[in-house]
Amino acid sequence: MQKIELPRKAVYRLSVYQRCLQRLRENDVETVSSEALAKAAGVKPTQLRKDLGYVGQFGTRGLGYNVETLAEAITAALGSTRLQPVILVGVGNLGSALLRYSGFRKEGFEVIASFDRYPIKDRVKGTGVPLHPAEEMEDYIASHAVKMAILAVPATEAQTVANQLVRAGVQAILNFSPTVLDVPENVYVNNVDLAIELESLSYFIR
Amino acid sequence: MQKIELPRKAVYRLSVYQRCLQRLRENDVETVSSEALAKAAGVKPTQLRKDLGYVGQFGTRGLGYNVETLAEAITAALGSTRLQPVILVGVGNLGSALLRYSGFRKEGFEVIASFDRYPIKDRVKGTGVPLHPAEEMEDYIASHAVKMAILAVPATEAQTVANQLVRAGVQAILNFSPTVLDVPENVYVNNVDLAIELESLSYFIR
DNA sequence: ATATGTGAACGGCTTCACAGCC
DNA sequence: GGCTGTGAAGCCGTTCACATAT
Repeated sequence: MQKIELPRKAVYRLSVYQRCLQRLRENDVETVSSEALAKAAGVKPTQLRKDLGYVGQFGTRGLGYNVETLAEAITAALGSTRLQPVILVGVGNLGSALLRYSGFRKEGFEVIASFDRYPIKDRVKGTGVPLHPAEEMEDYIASHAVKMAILAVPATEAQTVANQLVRAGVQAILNFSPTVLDVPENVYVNNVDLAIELESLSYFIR
Repeated sequence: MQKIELPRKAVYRLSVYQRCLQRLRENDVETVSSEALAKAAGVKPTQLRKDLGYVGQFGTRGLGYNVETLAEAITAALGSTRLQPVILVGVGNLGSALLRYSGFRKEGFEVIASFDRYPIKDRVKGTGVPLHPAEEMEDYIASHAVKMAILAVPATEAQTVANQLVRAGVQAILNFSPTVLDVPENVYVNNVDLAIELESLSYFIR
């Protein structure tokens, strides 16, 4: 059931290809070459073909790829885990913005609930996402079989909350807290550290 | 003046070390071993030492590193570019949340202005950051010698705005728009694609 | 004894070159 | 002729092993 054969980076890029294909589809494009798609995705054509190679063969030589077919193939490869329910923990400034961010839904994710130690209903106003006190989190995760969580709590709380998430059964965490989380190795974490992104960029300006 | 010798990833990690050291300093820790610091930063001790090796020698064998000295050394290596002024373009949900996000300031960055095609003053209320109409952006960048920008506009606008930024003199862009930006190679871009982060994570849950 | 600094080995990802197919 | 598919080569970053310093 698990398919760890894909390198982490390839998985990431396949997601990007997926989105590019979506746009092509909206524009009723039927066929695309590795060169065109690669350019849209910001990678080299060979890279793209290698990545697709991990997953199977979908192209027609001399012609290119059928947009529809390829999109389906990638979806199949990445798993239809896309419709996973997600919870968000930490409804501060960032957290509440993330709730309003339409990108998640657009990519097939639904944030089904949010949690905060001090639940301020105003923060979720207009999002349609229910907000619960933190104490209810673990039960909720267990009873709703939630496997993914977005973590946007202060750095000082992050590890504690992560432990709760893991204990309750969460297997993947998108972590916005500026801390390195210590989790079991069967739990996957993607870190998005806004300040560090900016800081590391600043090095390159002359 | 430019120092491209450091691999991009090393720069990123050095920023992380920097922050860990800051915390140690706050707790009046004077000395730290590569093992301890590495653990805090979520890397292997050898990795840490390699990274520091890019920059110089600061440790005392058999003892470890002096927290104060090391912090200064890293700051020097990364450049005191940290106090760079930054502008934010696109004050939607995400953009306005980023303005409120304290993490940037904490790491030494100041967002000195924001821009939006339809400037709604409410969006920046309480942030102390001025909001200007998009037309004024290029002049502002040039006259204030802005080198860094945070881009949080819709995907459809991203490339256009990026072109304007580059033309006006911006050299580094932190891009939150779900698009691959096409920029000259002397312009550095860090992409933060929230939906893709989540999607690529979802692959790993069983 | 303990912990750093670093050349060498390793591994994985990217790119190349070209064979294969339409 | 054009474009995909893929083994081989190349490259970069990580890890190892150990020499070196206190």
